[in-house]
Amino acid sequence: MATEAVENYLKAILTLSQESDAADATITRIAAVVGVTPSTATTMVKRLDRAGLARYERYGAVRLTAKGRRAASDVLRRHRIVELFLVQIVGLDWSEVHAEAERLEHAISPRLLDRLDEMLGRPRSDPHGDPIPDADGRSDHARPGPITACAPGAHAAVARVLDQGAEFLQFLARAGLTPGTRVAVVAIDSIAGSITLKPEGRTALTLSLPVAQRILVTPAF
Amino acid sequence: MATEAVENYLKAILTLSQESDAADATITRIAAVVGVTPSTATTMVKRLDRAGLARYERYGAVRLTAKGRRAASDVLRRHRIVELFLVQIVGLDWSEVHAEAERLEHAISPRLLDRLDEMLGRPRSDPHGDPIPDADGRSDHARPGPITACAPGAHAAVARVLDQGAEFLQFLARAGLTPGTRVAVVAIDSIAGSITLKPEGRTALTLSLPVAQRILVTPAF
DNA sequence: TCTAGGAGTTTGATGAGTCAAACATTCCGC
DNA sequence: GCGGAATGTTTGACTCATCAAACTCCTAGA
Ligand SMILES: [Mn+2]
Ligand SMILES: [Mn+2]
Ligand SMILES: [Mn+2]
Ligand SMILES: [Mn+2]
Repeated sequence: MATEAVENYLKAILTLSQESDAADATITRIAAVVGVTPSTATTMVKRLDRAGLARYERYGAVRLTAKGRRAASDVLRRHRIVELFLVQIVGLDWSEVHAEAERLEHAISPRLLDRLDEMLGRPRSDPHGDPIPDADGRSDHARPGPITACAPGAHAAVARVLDQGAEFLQFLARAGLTPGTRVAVVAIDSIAGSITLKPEGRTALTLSLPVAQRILVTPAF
Repeated sequence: MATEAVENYLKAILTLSQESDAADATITRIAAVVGVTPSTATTMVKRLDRAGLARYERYGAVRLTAKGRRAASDVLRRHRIVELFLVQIVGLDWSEVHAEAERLEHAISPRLLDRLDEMLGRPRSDPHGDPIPDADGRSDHARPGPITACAPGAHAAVARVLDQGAEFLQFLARAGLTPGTRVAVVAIDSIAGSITLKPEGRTALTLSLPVAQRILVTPAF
């Protein structure tokens, strides 16, 4: 089994390379996600290479091997199932489960994971709308787009939120912008850099475009 | 926060010194419980001393300080609440939760722990009958005794099982010897070194005395 | 094309955690 | 009370994970 640190790096590399839009998994970015200095990340990435989990060449982007991708996928699966379990069964708030899952993801056995998965009815996404890779490491490919790409007047359903920050999540919940909610795009003001949204059954609110970009939606009718 | 290793040592020292009957927490015993060599345990116990968590003198028994006892108590509380949660809510078998809790006990936040404790109704003992220290670190003092100390013909209730081994626990469950069950002591043969028990509603069975000693009971009527 | 500053690397250090092997002490059984 | 077995300690070595500081490389803009 990989150490806790190795699992965290793998997860960081996977999310950087496949979740962020075309952003390479560079040393500095990996370091930022994991929360270490770039020199530390360089050292660790070399270890991942030696272990056959990643490919690394000096000054180049880091890529996972099939083995590394598989291992990273497993960590992501554990993380997200744990998050959903904590919200659904234990009753924690969606703003606090990320930090909790960050540690628990390393301590869950396959047996326990499967039990949680079963209790939750084999879910496909976590409380933030992040897709849960299946037990074979395959992940959903349907990618929702940022609400800022919607035309004014359009309706959409919140699919996913790309920011795990507790305050942001609490703000969204108060505004009614949680995954599954229908929302109308009232107006987009590119000069002011703002977007006005009206979640179904709630009062309208205005967000800055960079912030709103972290809210992904699927078109609705 | 203490590291995972430190927490494991603290827990080992606490259980050795207060759970086992008058058995000192010696280096070799600590090493055996934690699963390391005695030389490693020596090194670590010195660190615990430096950190103010234990008192250590060469060739002497290791004792926890108040601070160390408190920290160890917290680990034990987490361990046992997690075990009960896994049996009661998640539905795992009492023979598999110990290994699981051994890792999870280091990854549970105070917030999550309290939530689990609340879901379980503030329990006082875990699936094996081990007492759960309260949030202030205090632990039950009522100590049940080994069933081997009962007089032949006596009735008792299983209170606690001192062996976390999966096979032993599965055996006990099949025999009907789980905490809370009433059991009659049919006979004790000190020559053969065996004891015959009849759990309520089950068929009688014979155990060796050393094995039976790990089953603690409270007298019943 | 040159170059400044950002990105990445190397080096040297540290602490945690571990082991094996050699050594020291303690404690029992005779 | 002695000597060997059990127990505990020290030493030297190793991996993992991390940082700061000094260095190197790369590239985008002047
Ligand atoms: Mn993590
Ligand atoms: Mn999530
Ligand atoms: Mn543990
Ligand atoms: Mn237990």
